[in-house]
Amino acid sequence: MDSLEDKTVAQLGALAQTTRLAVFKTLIREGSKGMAAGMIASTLSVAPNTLSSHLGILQRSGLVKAERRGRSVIYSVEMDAVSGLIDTLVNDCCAGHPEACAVVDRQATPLVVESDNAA
Amino acid sequence: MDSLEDKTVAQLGALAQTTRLAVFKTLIREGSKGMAAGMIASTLSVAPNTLSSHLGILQRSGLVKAERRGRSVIYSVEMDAVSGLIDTLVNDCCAGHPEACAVVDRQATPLVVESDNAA
DNA sequence: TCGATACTTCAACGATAATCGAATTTACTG
DNA sequence: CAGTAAATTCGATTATCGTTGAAGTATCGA
Repeated sequence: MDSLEDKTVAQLGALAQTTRLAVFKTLIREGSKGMAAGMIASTLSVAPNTLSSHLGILQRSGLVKAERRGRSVIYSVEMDAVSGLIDTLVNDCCAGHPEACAVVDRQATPLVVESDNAA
Repeated sequence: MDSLEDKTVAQLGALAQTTRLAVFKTLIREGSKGMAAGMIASTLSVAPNTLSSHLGILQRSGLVKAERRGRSVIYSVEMDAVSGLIDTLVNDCCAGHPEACAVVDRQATPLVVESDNAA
């Protein structure tokens, strides 16, 4: 019945850990193209099995999704879920006090969008 | 040196627990007026000592501040910190992919703005 | 099919986290 | 000062988390 709160707690918890937050940031930068588990592991210097556990937590929270591609498993961020989480936070935050939250800029300041997507 | 990430992790962790998220929501609704620890405890049916531990975690994360008032200790949300956290999330989220985050509405849908701030 | 490669799962461990009862601190009141 | 009210701190207990080494599951190429 109180499923939204549980989900919110799970998603916040998924991000509330150094390694997982780093994974999340890494995946965000890769966008919809995503990144293979092994690639994430070597990028962040995390043991594959440890990472797998973290990826599982992120995935179960709904913030990240996995897709098998050959021998690799490609992970990518579920953007809708991220938006939903931020939305929940902002709405709780602003409940009854909209002016207090007007601070949020959301100007995105895109960091060095290189010709990353060499498609 | 990587103090922002540590702070972010701490703040996410502070909110990533059922009781603490409930405390946070309760305090948000009270706005700058805040709420005494005992009042929070009875409102949420949490033991005073347990709550005290949770409040400490919220406070140490910077999301909440405490102020002694007579025998009571009044807790209230540190709005700047909340904005900062959301800002961090949004910026990470949108890094390199601004369009992906345009979903966030931020229309705040103010719930029952009573004459709360009787200043 | 055999042998890599890419991940995940399992069992076990040490470290934290959440909660409780009891004791303690701080502040007001008679 | 004694007594009470409001919170916090302490010690102990149980549960969950993060990590590791070893074993297991897919997938591909020779």
